[in-house]
Amino acid sequence: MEREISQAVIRRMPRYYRYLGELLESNVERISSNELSKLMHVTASQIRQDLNNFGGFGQQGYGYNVKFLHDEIGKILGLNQMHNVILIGAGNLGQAIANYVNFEKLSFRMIGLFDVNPDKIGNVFSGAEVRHMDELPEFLKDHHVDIAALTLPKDNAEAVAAELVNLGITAIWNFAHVDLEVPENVVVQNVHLSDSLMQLSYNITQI
Amino acid sequence: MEREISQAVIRRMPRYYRYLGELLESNVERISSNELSKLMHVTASQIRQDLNNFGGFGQQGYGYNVKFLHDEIGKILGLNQMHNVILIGAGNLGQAIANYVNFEKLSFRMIGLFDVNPDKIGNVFSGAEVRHMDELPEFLKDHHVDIAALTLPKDNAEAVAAELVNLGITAIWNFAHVDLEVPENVVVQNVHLSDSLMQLSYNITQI
DNA sequence: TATATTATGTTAAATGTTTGACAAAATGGT
DNA sequence: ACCATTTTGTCAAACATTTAACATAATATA
Repeated sequence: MEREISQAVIRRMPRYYRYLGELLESNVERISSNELSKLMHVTASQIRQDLNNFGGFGQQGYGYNVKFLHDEIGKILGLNQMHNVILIGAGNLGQAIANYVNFEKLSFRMIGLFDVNPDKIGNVFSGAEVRHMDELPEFLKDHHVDIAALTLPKDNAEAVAAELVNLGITAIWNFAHVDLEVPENVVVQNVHLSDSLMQLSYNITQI
Repeated sequence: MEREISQAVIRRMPRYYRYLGELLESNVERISSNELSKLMHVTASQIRQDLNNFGGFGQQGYGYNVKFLHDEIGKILGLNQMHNVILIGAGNLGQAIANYVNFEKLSFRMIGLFDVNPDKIGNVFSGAEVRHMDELPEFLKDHHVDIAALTLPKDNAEAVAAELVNLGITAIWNFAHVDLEVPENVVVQNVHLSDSLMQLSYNITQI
């Protein structure tokens, strides 16, 4: 019986991955949950509990091998394979995200940018030419796309998402300020910047 | 004795605010927790529980008045007052966020953009001229700043954050891919895009 | 005006998450 | 080779969050 791992745990994995990456760059060979806990300001117990969801990566009396653990978490997060990303919406945010995705070394690659605004079509950002949305079906015949990032105004987001799903896209990185209604085989990861800003605003007033 | 409200609740408030805003625009006058729960795909119990953290906004047999509740949540989130925002880092992402902040109607206003890159200084984005970081102390004498957004590479983020804190900034919206170490009177809200993308990547592999 | 219905606020139960404790295993020093 | 130390993996307790249940109060209907 497969036990599903909670999103609370998953949310923490990228952070472990980041710290381990930094340790790796500093040529640290091994680390104990206790040392790591001090570095990350979390409890050692949580680290061990989290990692154990995926199996025993450490060794008693030794701790964790940094490179090994880094690799394993990378695999867990699917970073051992390339993800082709397209972007819908070539505005300010789209350009920034295009840049960002390509900059992230290794496992994500921006391979296409789409928009409906004639002024944008043909421009080149981060090495990709902006194409018209109408070209998307044809594009998808020739290219395997793992993730579509939605960086467009919220008014069009729901319709575009529906279209993407129709065309077989199963993972959406959503920057539009709406909650997309998609079939359950489609994964949506929201980045709601307003929500984040409002949470900050709330916390300001609490000090 | 003030009971602190959990961040789990706070994270949901902006979403309520958004849905209520949409209802308001659709001229819906009242709504029950049950109707709202269907709209938002959460339990009615959670909605009532969440709202009750801040006081009784509804009425038995009637439900909640949309406009009133929207306003109250706005106040809770601090949206009834203007927040002046500056941005550190006028790259791609900085420009996008500058645009974004100004676009958010009402309570946030981008009043200054800073960078160290000579090529960027003097450019105008979203109505604000990019100034050199050296001008920041002087700028802060003349302007009240509520929030500093960090849209710069991670290597400089920690140092810049320290400088901001020194200059009296107490709220940071952090887009850099590091965890900032700040005094406890300073609020940091992280937007770690890589983490979000990795979480998506994980969830893709789980389907 | 009386009664059935609706729907909140709140209590308690159920569920989920985090932390503490410790046996067992490996390491490292002598 | 032995023993003290380190440190994991895991169990159980503590804590937090979510959901269900329901008494109470207001509304709506007849």
